Amino acid sequence: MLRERLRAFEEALKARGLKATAQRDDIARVFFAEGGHRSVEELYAAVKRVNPRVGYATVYRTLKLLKETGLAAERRFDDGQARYEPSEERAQHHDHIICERCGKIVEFNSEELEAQQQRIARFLGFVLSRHRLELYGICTDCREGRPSKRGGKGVQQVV
Amino acid sequence: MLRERLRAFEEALKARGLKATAQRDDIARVFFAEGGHRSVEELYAAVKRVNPRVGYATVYRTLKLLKETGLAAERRFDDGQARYEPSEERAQHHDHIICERCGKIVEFNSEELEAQQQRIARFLGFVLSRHRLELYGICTDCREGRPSKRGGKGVQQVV
DNA sequence: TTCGTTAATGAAAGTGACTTTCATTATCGA
DNA sequence: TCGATAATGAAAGTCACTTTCATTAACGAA
Repeated sequence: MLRERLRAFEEALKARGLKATAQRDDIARVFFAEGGHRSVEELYAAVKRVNPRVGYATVYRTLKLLKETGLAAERRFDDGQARYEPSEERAQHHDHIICERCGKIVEFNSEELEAQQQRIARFLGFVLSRHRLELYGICTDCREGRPSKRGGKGVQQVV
Repeated sequence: MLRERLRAFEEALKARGLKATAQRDDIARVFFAEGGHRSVEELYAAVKRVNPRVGYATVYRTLKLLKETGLAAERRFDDGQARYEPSEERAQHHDHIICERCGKIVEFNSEELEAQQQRIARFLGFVLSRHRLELYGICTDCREGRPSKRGGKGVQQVV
């Protein structure tokens, strides 16, 4: 899985006439291994632990590359910094609900919601190309004073 | 209307022990008169035309104040700068659809969509406090090569 | 293998959108 | 009219990136 993704990245680089470097490999490896919705800062720190010689700008540049090759999806929630998550070719589109207390991020997908958005856009004369939907609230764990584990359960399918 | 809003602002200031100043009045006046979804840059330019002595920081500070007193709503679309729109006490909640070509912003509200989001949040164990929804696409005018007027038709009620 | 061309890297400087600092000015209740 | 306190403008500071530039590394050709 990880190996497969790293190969996809290398191929994408070759296809663009770019070079495979140790830094790019280290960064991509960490990025795919970490998963989740990581900020550049978090990824930079994680990469440093593997290879302390990697520069800050290179992490930014590589993430941009991963995004352009479709291997990473960039998200911008309300905390003012970009977050990245690994995305596969035929990964399922999804939106996010975020706990305002503990920061937990849950992914969900709703066909119903998507259809509704399409209807609205059409009604207003738009051809929809993309959307951004984020729900903010408080999760059960926080409401009940439980220590909440940072979820990684994948995309929740909802009605 | 405008007069009424300016009074509301002055009262909000007084209630917080803040002072009424010419700058705040000028900025609020321009803000309410302009309407729409204006960036700070745009508002700053418009204020300058009325009163060239008003500083940049004061526009930011006053907008923040207007936001805190509930008289302005802050929006952050994908262009990386905050935009503000006047909001009344019992103004209708709404979302936005934005043309990626001409930048036109149309406001809409869908009970159905709101209800659906509530259902999803509840299903995932969240108590919803707010959401952010932006649809991006191309408007009819742009698709047909027509010069598109920057809409200001208010909130479109949709299913 | 060795070159040589061209891309990649790290450190540091630069950006853009704000936000804060600070010396000066204005407000407003007594 | 005062005086305490808040507000202002200019400029410096922040934060999250992005770009520059001198140096280093990759890789296709010889």
